[in-house]
Amino acid sequence: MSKPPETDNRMEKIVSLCKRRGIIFQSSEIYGGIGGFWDYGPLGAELKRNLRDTWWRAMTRERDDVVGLDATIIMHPAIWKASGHVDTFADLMRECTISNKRVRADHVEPQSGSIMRFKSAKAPTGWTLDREVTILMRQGEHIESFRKRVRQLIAQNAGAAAGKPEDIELQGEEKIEVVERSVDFHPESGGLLNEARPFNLMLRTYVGPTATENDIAYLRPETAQAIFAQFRNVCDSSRVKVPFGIGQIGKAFRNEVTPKNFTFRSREFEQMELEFFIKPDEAVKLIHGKVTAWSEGADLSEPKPDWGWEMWHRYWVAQRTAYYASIGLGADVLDYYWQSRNDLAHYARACVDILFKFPFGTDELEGIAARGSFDLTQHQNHSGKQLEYFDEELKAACDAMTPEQKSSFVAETFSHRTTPHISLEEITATCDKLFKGLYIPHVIEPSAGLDRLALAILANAFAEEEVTDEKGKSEIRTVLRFHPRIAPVKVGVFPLLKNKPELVAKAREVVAMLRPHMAVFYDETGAIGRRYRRQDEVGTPFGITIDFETLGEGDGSQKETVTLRERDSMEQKRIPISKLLPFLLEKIL
RNA sequence: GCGGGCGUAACUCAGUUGGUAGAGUGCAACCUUGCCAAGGUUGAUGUCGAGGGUUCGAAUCCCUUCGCCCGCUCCA
Repeated sequence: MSKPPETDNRMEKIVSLCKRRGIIFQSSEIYGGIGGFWDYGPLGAELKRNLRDTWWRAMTRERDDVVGLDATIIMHPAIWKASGHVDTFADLMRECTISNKRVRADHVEPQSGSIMRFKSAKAPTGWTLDREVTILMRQGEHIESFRKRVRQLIAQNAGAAAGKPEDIELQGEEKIEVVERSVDFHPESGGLLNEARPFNLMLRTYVGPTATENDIAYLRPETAQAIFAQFRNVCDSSRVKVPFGIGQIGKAFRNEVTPKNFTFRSREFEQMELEFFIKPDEAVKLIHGKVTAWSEGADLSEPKPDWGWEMWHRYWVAQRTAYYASIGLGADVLDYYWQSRNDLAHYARACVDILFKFPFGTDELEGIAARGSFDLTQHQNHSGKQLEYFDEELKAACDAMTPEQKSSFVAETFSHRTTPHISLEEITATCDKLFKGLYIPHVIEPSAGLDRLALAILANAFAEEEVTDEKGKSEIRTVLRFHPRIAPVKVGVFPLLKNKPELVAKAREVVAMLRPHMAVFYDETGAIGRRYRRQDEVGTPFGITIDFETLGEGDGSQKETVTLRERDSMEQKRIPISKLLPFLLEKIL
């Protein structure tokens, strides 16, 4: 998140358009809605389906090194223990009793100072605070500046009712005791923290009708873990060879504290995730004698056998960028955030966020993480099942090595270790596995949000432009400039007038011809200009109008031709009906 | 969860000191040999977010609740 929000109400207009034209509705609206859940209407469902298809095509069908998976939303709860979600998604949180700000219980910095208590507070506005306030006066903090700080803090949280901070009168000040390195006070406000309580971001449910504690299960907070859990089965059944990937699209659920920005942060959302498994760098080294590392300007167009994880990571960033370009999100609207060492989760080696410039700020569309072998290792340890991959090529390479070469490899691996506390024994064990052709693959994880993508596509497509007609009257044209490939409706077909049966019949013929190949919308009501604009508003890229020339009127030279109108330029041209299908198919595939 | 703002037709919004709803757009039907929200005629639509209270009477006042938007811990 960065960039100041735009001053115009672009986002509101998009939300309004989405509702009015059946793209996105609030879930359960007739019952007052439910926070963080959104439905896709007729056009939104088409849009989302198109997006989902482009991902699936680009990531699985058009590649020979990626296969698909479609796993359940509810899985064995142990999966979430192994993945770390039970622990990291169920942090103990404590709240400041004054500011209500939350902190993770294990993230409270110890502080020293005097515990102060105020019995109550009141303001000239008539506002009163009738409860005790306990707050830490930090070591070295001047009593007056401390009181000023307390007033400000109280005023901030009382809202407008309390008036100006300096007018607040603190009552019954009392010094309780002096404490050293206490973790009971909020790091910023200094206010007393309440009891720690669990804060679970995973949605729970019960499997089985008894619904006891033993039946607790979770709705998956990400689709990725199923891929790791089924890694063995995919390997055993699909004749895949590392490097290869498993892709999956599906729903995921998170009990977000603050759903916001329309569909951007929802509690139920859809992910498109790829886990791309690669050989550990050590295996690459053993096979090829070297590992190609990333350098500026490296050729990422075709994967090479001697690539190390860094190259693969960069490769996927490039692939995903090309994907976004193919559906209309170019370099001008995207941004990248390379996480620093400090941002990274302990198991991640690198992570890049691909960001989109939303009207409410630049925010994440996709994260591409290099996760090492963390996940598979975790599942191997927790499940007790072997998740190592047997690499024939590696085995053959190692069989050709002398014992001396092997021991010098171990020594070299140890001296170049990236994990500081790892022992020589552990390194030796791992290397012995490698010499037998065994390793746990490392993984590159491009993980994208489908709903976020849909929102980005909408925000990117939304345009209001001023058009001036021949009479010099100007007005606003609302248009969604979807790439034809992902537009919910590809073409609108219109008889110029609906009270002429010949025109209607011909238009119906054109619809029947196109319908098996694409989403077509037929409209005969109102004036032709209105029908064009209606389609502009939902992003239909082409409009076809059947007129009397189509039927052979006039000099007959335009028989069997129609007007083809292009959404963005609003230009019209005459095209034979027989050429419509090839023309349109070329644009939308 | 806390603070601030908001909730009236499909959408955008009016609605006076309490007297049971209005505009524009859109939508529907018909007319029109004509291509950029064209023109004409006709028409439909609201538990005033929900529940409760005060009152002879509530969109309007009070309480509760739900949702949305903006700020605090989130990373698809």
